Amino acid sequence: MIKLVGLKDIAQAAGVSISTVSNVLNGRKNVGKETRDRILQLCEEMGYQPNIMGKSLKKGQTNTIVFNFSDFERSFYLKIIKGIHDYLTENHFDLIVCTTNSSENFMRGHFTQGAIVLDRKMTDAFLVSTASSQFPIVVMDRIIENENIKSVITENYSVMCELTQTLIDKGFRKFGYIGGYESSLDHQERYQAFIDTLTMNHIPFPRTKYYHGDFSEKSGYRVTNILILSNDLPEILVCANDNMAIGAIKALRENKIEVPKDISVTGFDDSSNAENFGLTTVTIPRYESGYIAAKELVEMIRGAGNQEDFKITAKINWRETVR
Amino acid sequence: MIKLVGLKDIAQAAGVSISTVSNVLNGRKNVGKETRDRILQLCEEMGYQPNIMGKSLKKGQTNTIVFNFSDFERSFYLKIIKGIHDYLTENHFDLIVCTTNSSENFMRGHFTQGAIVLDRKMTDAFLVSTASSQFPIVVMDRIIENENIKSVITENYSVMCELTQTLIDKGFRKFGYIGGYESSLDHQERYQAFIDTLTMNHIPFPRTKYYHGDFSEKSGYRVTNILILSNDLPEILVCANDNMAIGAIKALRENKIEVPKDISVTGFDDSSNAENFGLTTVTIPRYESGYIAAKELVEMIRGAGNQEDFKITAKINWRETVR
DNA sequence: TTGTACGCGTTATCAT
DNA sequence: ATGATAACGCGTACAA
Repeated sequence: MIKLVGLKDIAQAAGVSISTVSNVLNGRKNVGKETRDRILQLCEEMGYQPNIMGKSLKKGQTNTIVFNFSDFERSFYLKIIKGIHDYLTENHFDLIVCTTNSSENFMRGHFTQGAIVLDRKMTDAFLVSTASSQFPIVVMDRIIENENIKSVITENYSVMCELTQTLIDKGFRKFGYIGGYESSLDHQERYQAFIDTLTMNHIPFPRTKYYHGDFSEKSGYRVTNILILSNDLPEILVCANDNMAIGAIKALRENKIEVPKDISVTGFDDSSNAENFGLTTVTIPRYESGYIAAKELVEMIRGAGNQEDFKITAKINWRETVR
Repeated sequence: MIKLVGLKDIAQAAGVSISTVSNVLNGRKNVGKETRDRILQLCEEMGYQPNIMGKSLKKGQTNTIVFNFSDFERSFYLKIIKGIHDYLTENHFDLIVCTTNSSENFMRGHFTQGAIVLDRKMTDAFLVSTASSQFPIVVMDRIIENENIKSVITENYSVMCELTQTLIDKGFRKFGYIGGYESSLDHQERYQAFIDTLTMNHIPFPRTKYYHGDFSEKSGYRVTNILILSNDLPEILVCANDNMAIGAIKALRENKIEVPKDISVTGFDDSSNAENFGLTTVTIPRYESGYIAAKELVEMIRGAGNQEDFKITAKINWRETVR
């Protein structure tokens, strides 16, 4: 077990006290030039590296925040991380990315000064008990009412209203809808917006045209095959996310039903595959979400945050699957 | 500035000494039952959280390693991270994921016990100067000769030989090839394997059938259009990665050339889009790479590592784009 | 069974 | 210009 070289070792080698070495390393002016040079030289030679824990322990702050996630299947997480990373870099904070197990350690251990939480596995109860004015938290895509927790959420509702309204304006009247998990906030908001807009326009939506999915491509494929058997194709099939829309398109193609000639399709998410299918969908600005989440968090850490949750505005991306 | 509650505060509230509290929290048997209960109760009430820095500083080890990356465009990074994460979780290590700037802090600050490095921006020189028996490093997809640095690399060569040989065995004779950046190690190894296998089988490969790409879908699309104009279609088009293969397929489809009826196509990577195109390609086990990298690193940290670099074997995934 | 004292690597205050 | 010393929060050997 080789000992790591610390201030003490440098001091000993240089024949000075620890404080002098510390002063040199922290750029204080109260050290003689030749002593300073000798010390710097020795640090180089001996490969001195400051111990981040000793430093943080003393200073009581680490300028580090943690981002917590756990779903490795969704590639847009990388965009969120990049957004967070870019803001933090500009503001001289370090970022550590963890999955839930480790995150809890780092959140509780006073090693980080705040957290951005995406993982649903981290319970509201834990977050409420962990957040404090000393340790603010930003949660993404969920809402927690707490003084020290701020939410950054995607505005599903208004963009889905806009999408539906525009489709109506284009002349569509016979709609079909594939929904996701009914427990999901995303599902609920999107579906509600869809229904509300139809209602406002006095367009009936028979419940038989609603199909249960689970956000997976397979489920979209499956229910679309059922829809096709009904022999009463809607003019347009609105899907609660891209995966299901792509599953739907595959099912339609296999049945020689052309998109958008025979039926139009829309998705939600703008996943990386959406473009390959020419899918009309809703772009959620993931990078920006991350950036904003980081910004809100840092402001809270600095004690300058306001109380309002942040809503991310999504944008419709018109492609070829809508006539 | 609210003070954080520490051992001291608990001790004071319980009317005992700090060490007694510490003993309780570390599960030692030398504390009276009623004292223990009272202390536990107070920790709960006062929301005590052990300070990870104080603890680590004392113990001299953190059981934390850092994974460094910086390219947010490639979604397979998530798979690598998951592989690393899973191994570490099984072995009671924490993982922090950082980009280059922050990583250097954590690597030097003695807060982590080792690093897995993917980012090319982190120079060989830095890595060599940072690695030690106290701080081993695993680098992915590059080779550094150093006692305390181990490489985990993808075996491009042999799998490309296998792919080419199988194609020859299937009866293909007229090959086309779309290469990537010529400076890239991936490109070089893949192309060399391709050429070597053809040569071994005495199959000529006229240089005119080689097309320059840059790994992007666009470049595949572009050069394939040129290839089509040549009016001398190969039987099979081997591409140095999936993106270019997909670009090629798009160009072929637009020209009413059917895959695989008129021409076969292969890619490399097994990107998420590959499946949608039914693309025959090479699967690089990203998850496993991460898992192995973590395993090698932990073994080095425990002083039980061997000296050899690890080569990841890729596997051919036959789909519909080859006749 | 409980408390005292020291050290981990730093920074900061106050003497010298 | 330089050094001694006290924290920061924790673990632990040893004394009481």
